[in-house]
Amino acid sequence: MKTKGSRRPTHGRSTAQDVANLAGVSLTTVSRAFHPKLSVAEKTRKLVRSAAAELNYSPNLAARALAGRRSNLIGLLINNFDDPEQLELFRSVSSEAQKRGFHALLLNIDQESQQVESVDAALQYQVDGLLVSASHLPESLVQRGAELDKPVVVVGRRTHRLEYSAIYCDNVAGASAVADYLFEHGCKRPAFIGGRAEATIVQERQAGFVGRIEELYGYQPMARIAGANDYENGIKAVNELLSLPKVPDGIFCVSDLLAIAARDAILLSGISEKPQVVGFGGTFLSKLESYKFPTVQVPFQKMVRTATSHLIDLVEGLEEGPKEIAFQCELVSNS
Amino acid sequence: MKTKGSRRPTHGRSTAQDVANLAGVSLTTVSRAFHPKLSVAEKTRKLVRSAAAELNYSPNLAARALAGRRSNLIGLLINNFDDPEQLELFRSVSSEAQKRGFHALLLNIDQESQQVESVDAALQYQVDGLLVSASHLPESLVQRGAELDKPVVVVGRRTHRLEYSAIYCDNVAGASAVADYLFEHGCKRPAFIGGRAEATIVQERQAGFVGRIEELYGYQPMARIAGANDYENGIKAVNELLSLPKVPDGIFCVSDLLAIAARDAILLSGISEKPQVVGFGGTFLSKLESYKFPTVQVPFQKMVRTATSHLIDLVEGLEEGPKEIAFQCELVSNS
DNA sequence: CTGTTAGCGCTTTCAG
DNA sequence: CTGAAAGCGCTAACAG
Repeated sequence: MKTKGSRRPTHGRSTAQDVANLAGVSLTTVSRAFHPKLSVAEKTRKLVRSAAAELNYSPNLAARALAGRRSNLIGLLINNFDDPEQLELFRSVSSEAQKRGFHALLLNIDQESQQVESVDAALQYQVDGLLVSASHLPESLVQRGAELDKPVVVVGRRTHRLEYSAIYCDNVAGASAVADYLFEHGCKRPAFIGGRAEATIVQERQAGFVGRIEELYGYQPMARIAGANDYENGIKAVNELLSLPKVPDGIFCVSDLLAIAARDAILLSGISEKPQVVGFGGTFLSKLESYKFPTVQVPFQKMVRTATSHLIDLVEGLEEGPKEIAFQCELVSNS
Repeated sequence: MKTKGSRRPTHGRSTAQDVANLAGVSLTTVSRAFHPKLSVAEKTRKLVRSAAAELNYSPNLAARALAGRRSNLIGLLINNFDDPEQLELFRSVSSEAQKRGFHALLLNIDQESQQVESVDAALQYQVDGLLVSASHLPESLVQRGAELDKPVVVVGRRTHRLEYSAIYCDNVAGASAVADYLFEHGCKRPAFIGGRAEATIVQERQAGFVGRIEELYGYQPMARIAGANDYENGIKAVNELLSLPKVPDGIFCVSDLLAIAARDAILLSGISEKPQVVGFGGTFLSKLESYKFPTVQVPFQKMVRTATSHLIDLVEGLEEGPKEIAFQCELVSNS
């Protein structure tokens, strides 16, 4: 039995060649033994596996990515680090991916300037696909999109790029249900609060709400864009609303976080007839005893897991083209 | 001028060799032109850069990781996806890393079973270092620790492993300040609520609080461990506290999230003399108008950025051994 | 400052 | 079912 290349491993880690030598098989066989799908005699596989265990061997994924055509890496493009619901995304993406032998590369595209760089980095790391959770699809991504033959899945909202899959919840229907709710609960002067104007989610929820309000009331609701989906900006936006000549008596907030802000702004204003507040998301914020407001429950975890899983299906060729999946979301009163 | 290896790129992406051919230089020179630290005539660099731009070339990081000894990847080991403050970690780690040309690989170690696998995966991907934000250091990591010659930085709490760096805030001092605060504010029967017993953070904060309470009162405070750092468990734990024969009149909660839960449990109990509640973290939760409780402000972002930056320094050899940095945290009243 | 020559550790045809 | 050989795209000594 030839024992070629028995040089000591450079980095202290043992290589497939070492395993091959110990097991008395070829390098090729070792490689095969580590790929469940390739056919190797069960006996050989065990032999190799135990030799590998003995040497404490584990494959070098950089080498695999270089030689093969897969890295088992997905790029996770994120630009919203303000909303607590995003935590669920990190948890679910990583857990779902790991379950299937993939790992997520965290790509922060908060700043406009990081966007191109981030997509580039992802590609340089040879990611197999991209999962996008960004309030609005960055131009840079769209441009690069064409060059990629890598699958792209957008989670949380629709996309107008046909090449991308989109997994989202029915924002329009959810928002429209809020209009009905307010109408039925005696609201006379409905209003809307959004976070960022560019965010597709905001646009969709606003459209759904405004559309239904018009049908029910015959006119458009007051509306305010906070500029960001955070507490401070929410307070400001609601204050503006409250200082209007006709103070609204029902406010639909595009997120639970803004709803919290709305409630606090109302509290602070000392206004006597407190407007109703409705949120969107169904996060723990909407369930806090001291707030407890109606909200549209989004099946966030299910959405994210589905998106991740779908992306991996695409990568593995288990599924074909891009795809759209819309989840239902329903209004819960939390009372 | 020789034009070797002018085969068309396999994956549609152009390679350094293509760039070399177009620029009329050697492959090595291209490689150099892409490493700021290596010396190349400025003129040559420009030449190469423009050839690269023309071919839309960008380096294959898998190949670089294989050939060189660096991947510019750091493994981010996380097991706490419940506390909103973790969002800041994701934002800061990714942003700080990207600023320095690194990227984070997201490793979920929520489940005991994922821990070994995650550390392995990180090593397989040839990460240059590990950033750990886990409430308690997993056994599996500790075991693997020895095999790594990779730097490990633990963020948020101390570690007893001398090989690891630790960047944290002074939990003991912070918690001790809470004891003083309660004492000075007329609290007669102090109590403590923790999340998970295994969490080092909980242990440190409990120790700091209990120690100082003993000094001030001559006895230990009541204490309850919720089992998890979340709202539901917090409510339960506080309910237990409230049903004790001697109802506490001051509760120190190990996190802002638990403090919120405490406040709501108190509200729900309808108890007349509401105990004071103090949190820890200084997150937006402690600043909400409807809650607004005193808390220990942790410089979370600074901590995380420092940790990331320090890890990269270690990787790049800009700094030497492991290191400990403790940040001060101070009690803020939020009133 | 730049080119030549060897690989890094793995996957992959293609034979056997 | 298994082995031999040829790279994947890049970096790293070593010369020149």
